[in-house]
Amino acid sequence: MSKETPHITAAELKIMKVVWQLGSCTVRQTLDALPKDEGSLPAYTTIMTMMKQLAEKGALDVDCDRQPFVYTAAVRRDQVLRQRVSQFLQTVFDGRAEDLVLHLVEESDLSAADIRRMEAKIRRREKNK
Amino acid sequence: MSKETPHITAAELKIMKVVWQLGSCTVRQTLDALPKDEGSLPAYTTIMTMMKQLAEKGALDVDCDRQPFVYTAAVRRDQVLRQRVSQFLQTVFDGRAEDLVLHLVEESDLSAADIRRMEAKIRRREKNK
DNA sequence: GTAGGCCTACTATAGAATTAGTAATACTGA
DNA sequence: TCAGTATTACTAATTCTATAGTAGGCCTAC
Repeated sequence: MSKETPHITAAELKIMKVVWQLGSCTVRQTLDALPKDEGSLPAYTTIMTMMKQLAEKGALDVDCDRQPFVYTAAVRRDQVLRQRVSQFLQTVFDGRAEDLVLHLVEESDLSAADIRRMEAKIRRREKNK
Repeated sequence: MSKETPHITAAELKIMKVVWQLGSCTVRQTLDALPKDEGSLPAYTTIMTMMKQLAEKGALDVDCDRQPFVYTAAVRRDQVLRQRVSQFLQTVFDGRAEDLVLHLVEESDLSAADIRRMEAKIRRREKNK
């Protein structure tokens, strides 16, 4: 029975990204490392609340013996990404990954050259198997 | 000044999909056409509320002269998809479409063959330009 | 040892999203 | 015309999300 990946919201994901990057960190460190787009950063207590919630739902581990508390990721990055991608794929493209990629190409998020480059990368990886 | 695509939530998107597919429809028709995953369908009045909200925010047009009201899409499918994809891309992959595709391949949502097939499709399309 | 500052726990709030009940109205068939 | 059904408008409850204030504890520098 594999443990379920808890549901991570968009705001929570921002925090998880920092934790994954830093390995382990305090609330203060997380706040400092948070990318400040549009200038507006959340308050210290906001981050704290969210990190506590993430810990409650099992996405973060907390070491309460240290002061201040030290948080580490309890779920792997690729697991969370997979969950979010597959959910998105389901709601928007009815699960068809090809449709998503075609959309990316059509909307010029990806060029034909990008695709070619990726294909090469994949072939290389398969060879190494 | 192009009109902004209104923000469409996940539940609303399910409805929009039906409307795009049927072209124009009543609440009853929408409910009937809604895919019933996990057996639980929302109530008639729930659909009605959401379609009214979609009309209010400009995603649907309503013909109130007919009884029952007939709804048609007021925003294009690809516009809405683009908005949702780009938002998703931003929050999960920091806007990097390549990372998303690589993820899809790594998680076996896409095979190398899929990529090749897509590349061919793109090349064909480019030739037709 | 105490004043100031950092940190945590607890609590609150505002807004969005989802769902649906109820009352009133319109339509249809007998 | 009248009963029954379908539809709409209005309203509401609930849950989730995001944000943050406040009180109190503990450490540190003087």
